[in-house]
Amino acid sequence: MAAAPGGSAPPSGPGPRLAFSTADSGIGMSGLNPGPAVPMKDHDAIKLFVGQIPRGLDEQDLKPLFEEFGHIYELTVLKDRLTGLHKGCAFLTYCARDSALKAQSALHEQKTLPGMSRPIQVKPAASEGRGEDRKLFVGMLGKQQGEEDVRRLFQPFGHIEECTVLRSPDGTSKGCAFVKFGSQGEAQAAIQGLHGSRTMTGASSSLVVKLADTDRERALRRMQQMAGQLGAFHPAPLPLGACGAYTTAILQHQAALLAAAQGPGLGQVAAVAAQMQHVAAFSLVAAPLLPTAANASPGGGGPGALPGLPAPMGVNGFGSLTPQTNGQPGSDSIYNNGLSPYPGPEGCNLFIYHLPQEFGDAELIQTFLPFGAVVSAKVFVDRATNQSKCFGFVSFDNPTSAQTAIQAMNGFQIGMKRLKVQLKRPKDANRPY
DNA sequence: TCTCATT
Repeated sequence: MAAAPGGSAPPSGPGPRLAFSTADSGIGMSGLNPGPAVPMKDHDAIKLFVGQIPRGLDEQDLKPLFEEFGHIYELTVLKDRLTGLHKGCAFLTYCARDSALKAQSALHEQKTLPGMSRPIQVKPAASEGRGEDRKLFVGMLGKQQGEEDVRRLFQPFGHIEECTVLRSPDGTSKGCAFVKFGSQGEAQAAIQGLHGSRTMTGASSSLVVKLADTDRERALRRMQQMAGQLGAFHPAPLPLGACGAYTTAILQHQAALLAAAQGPGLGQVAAVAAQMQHVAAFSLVAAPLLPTAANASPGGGGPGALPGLPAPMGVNGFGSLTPQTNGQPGSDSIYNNGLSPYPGPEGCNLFIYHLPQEFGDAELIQTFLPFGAVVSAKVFVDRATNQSKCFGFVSFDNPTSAQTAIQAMNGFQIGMKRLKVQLKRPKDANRPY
């Protein structure tokens, strides 16, 4: 750790920072009223990601645990957009940066919340400055090697921030691990030094050391798995297309019932269903439960809403969820979702046919986001009825993403239908057939 | 042989 040569000033933070700037706030500045009604956070505060939270715990339950380290500016449990289901993780911002650091070192991997099989995760959120280029995937480990063995192996290459051996629920190693270094250089050095360098006892081939998948790659892989599994299965018995908005729960329930009733052959479906939260898309929203535009009462909270459940969010096309476009004189025949209505460059635009009836812009975006930057997504809607025409388009900012999306999603089976995903033809393309 | 989730 050399002192910075050349005597250059620090790039930011010129000297000690004043705790407050009351410049033009109009708030009393005499210090007589030190307890602000609205909590303020330091400008260098860190947003933390908190993982391995029991699904039963909400913000109020979690607050005491975290308050121990400082004043909380914001704490949000992540919930599924469509179903409102607890995702088992949260974002946490303290007013002070220091509190976040303290919480991280005191809690991260240090304790396990009730009912969880793995320790709590407390670390800067992905949005706080990336760093996936420092994380390595290590394959072809021996089954008997634990975290300590892996650490010993990688220690010579730098500071190890995280080291996790992947295990089955029963605790046996899956023969692979993640190792996160303090810097990209260290990670690269470890790849150079270790990949293929030896064969661990009990492994079938030489050690694998490479950069771990990015989140995007992971999402893509899952999507492909899902497509493959759903495509291979003909779900005649599933009343797809006629269930409720609370997809995940319902789908899981049905899949579980089916699996139980019909034996192990359908077990996969349950696994697939369990992964479908982020593609809630295929959300099989209940036609009968949703009002048609004609009889919807705007602002009424949704006549079709299920009693006792929160109103579904992001379900578009019906009821009051896209009120600003419903029947507005100026509205187009497609939803105004804030994205550019104009297609991207040639080769970047996809047409998607055979969408579920209740599938809207939001679901479309969500479904195709894993393949790249979506610059535009529209479901076409019948002006008169406000009903989806069951086709739409998605535009990416580059042709590769578009091709990837076609590969992964064309033929994706939903209910009795399969999605048709193809490049938008330059002209003459608006015909479903 | 890619966790476990990232508004």
